[in-house]
Amino acid sequence: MADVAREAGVSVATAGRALGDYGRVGDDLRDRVKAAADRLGYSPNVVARSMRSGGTHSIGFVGADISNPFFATALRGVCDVAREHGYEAILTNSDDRLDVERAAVQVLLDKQVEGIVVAPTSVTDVDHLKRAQEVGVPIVLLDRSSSALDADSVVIDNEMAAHDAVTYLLNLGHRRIGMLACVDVEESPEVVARAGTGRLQARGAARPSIDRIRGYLAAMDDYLAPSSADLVRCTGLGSPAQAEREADALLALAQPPTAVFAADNVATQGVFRAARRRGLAIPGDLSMVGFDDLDWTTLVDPPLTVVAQPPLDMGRTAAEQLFARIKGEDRPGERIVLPTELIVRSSAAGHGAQKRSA
Amino acid sequence: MADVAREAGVSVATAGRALGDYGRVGDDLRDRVKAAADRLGYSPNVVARSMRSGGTHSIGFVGADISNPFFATALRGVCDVAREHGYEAILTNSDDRLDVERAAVQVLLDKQVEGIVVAPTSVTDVDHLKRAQEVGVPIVLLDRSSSALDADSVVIDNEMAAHDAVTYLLNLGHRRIGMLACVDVEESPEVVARAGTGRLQARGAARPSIDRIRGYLAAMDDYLAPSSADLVRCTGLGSPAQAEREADALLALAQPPTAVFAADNVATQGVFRAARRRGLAIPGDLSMVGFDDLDWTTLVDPPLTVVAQPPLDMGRTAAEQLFARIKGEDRPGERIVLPTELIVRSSAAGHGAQKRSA
DNA sequence: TTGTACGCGTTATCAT
DNA sequence: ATGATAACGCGTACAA
Repeated sequence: MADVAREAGVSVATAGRALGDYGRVGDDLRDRVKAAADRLGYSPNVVARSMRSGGTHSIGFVGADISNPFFATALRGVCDVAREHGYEAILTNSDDRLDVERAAVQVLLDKQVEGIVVAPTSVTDVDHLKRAQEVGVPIVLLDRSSSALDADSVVIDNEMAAHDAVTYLLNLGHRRIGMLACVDVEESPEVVARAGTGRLQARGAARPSIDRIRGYLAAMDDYLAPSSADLVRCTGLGSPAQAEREADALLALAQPPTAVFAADNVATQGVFRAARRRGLAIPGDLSMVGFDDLDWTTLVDPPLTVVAQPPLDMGRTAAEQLFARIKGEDRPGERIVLPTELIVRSSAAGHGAQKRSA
Repeated sequence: MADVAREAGVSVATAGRALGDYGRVGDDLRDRVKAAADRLGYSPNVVARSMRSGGTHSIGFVGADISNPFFATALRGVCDVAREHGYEAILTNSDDRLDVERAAVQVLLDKQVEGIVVAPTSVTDVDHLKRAQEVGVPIVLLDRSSSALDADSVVIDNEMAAHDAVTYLLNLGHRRIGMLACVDVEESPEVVARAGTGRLQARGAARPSIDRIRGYLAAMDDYLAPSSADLVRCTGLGSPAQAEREADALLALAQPPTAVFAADNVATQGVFRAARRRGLAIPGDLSMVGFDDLDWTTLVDPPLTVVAQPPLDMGRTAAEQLFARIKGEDRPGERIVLPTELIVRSSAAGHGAQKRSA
């Protein structure tokens, strides 16, 4: 850069201003400097610039697993928005493990990212995220929101989405409806009877899967459909094989469900596979509603009725919120709820003749 | 850091040595410094360190589209290996556009990544990659290799994979076999008759799709099966709808193929959809072999016979090669070809009674 | 082994 | 509007 200044016959300060687009520079000199820079094939040292100015033009993304289509698509949205702002994204996988997430956030802070989009493992244990905010790095939560953290979050209404899906099955006449969800093995939710009413409730830290269970239970209650803890099963994350086993156990019940709500895309796969292996016709022998509008749900026979969420938009929106903060906007954390849609296809059919409650 | 030094009662140099694990420091002092750092909640400024040492502990990844399962999975492998080495990955999408890729590489260089894994758009136009090498940033090619660039590459044997798949169909008795591939619209390959022999050949820059077409043509030649340009169709990248239309056109031929080889995962989807929409039973009316062992290929009816490539391993291997270079290993570029596997399931059946050539 | 002092390439501050 | 110079936070000769 000193070379450029010399070549252009100006001071390094002026050269810096001309190339960095800051301060005031005369138009004639600016051109001369830029020409000199071109001639010398000079490009600025971004690291030095970052050190001096504090801005790295990088943001962080931390998700459970990029190879999961939900995260992959959300990340795409984040990257697109980042690029529009002249930023790049640094990627980290947490595998849904809190310690890994903590370390990842620390690394991102060390690299001085200007903001982080995170799909948090825990919604209660958020000290590491708070620390980030304290050092001036804004956080946007994706897929989950936390009352323990004053940050923007971009989510769907999990409870309502599940409620709608299950209500759809109830309206079809189903009363014995199962549910399968994938959750962190460490903190599998309990489904227990509430004292007094005897109605079921789900206990556990707020997470999409828990909220979806709540939506399921609420819908069942609405219709006075008898539910039992047997009917809602959970399985570990990211293990399709285990999901299939758990789905199979559900279908093997003495009184098997006539319909199942699968609360995420791997559960959906598990239920579909288990039904097929048991020779159960869908929707003849078993109705089902799945989660996530992935390509394959319309490739199989029958095409699946699913709850669709908008992962690309969720990623984009999260990034947009983040950049608003990065640009200095300061307001209380906002919870942005993006719409879901129940896409009715052919995997659920009517059951019985308007069968009434128990 | 000056604070830490003061707190520990040592010089900044000693504090730096103790925290940075370089130089010689007395064990007692080292502990005292680390304690002081902990007490003050000090963490080193990575940016300043990068500026001084030149190492950013970052690598770049550039792929066409992260939301594509192939890239998403490969990226996962890259990230895993990177973390094992204490590095993070900066992500960029090229959308298979050369100009975007060029800009992305430039940004990565500006950010001083220590290496780049790239699934290049073009295999001939590689000046930007060469420039990276010249400034000391090693490049590893993923999914494609280039004779114009002396770099490691991690690929599969596209020609052989296609050859095997098509041979499998030929052995089943098929002779009229179609092929569908997704390629960059800008440089769609030509399938033309070679002067003299009249046999078909594919013309165009080396890319996986072209090599797969070559494999297809070679296999057809082996069996003296009559091929024609009509039978091999190409469609734009990343457009499932267009892939389906093109597949439909293939099946609508006056003399339709009895079997189709789909050369990538979106083509596979296209062929499957087109067959279903035309009411063609698989494999009864149409046999097919697809590409990429995605979950859904075993969810559909019938489960699909496919050519499987190992995207996770490809990503891991690419990153490992990259780190070997980063650590200083210097040798000519190596072309690593990972094995593919023809996974036989139920989408292809025998045709005719050992029907002979034309 | 420990301390001093300089340099990395910018941007920010101040004076002109 | 331009120029001289300090400062960012760390690594590393060199001296002690």
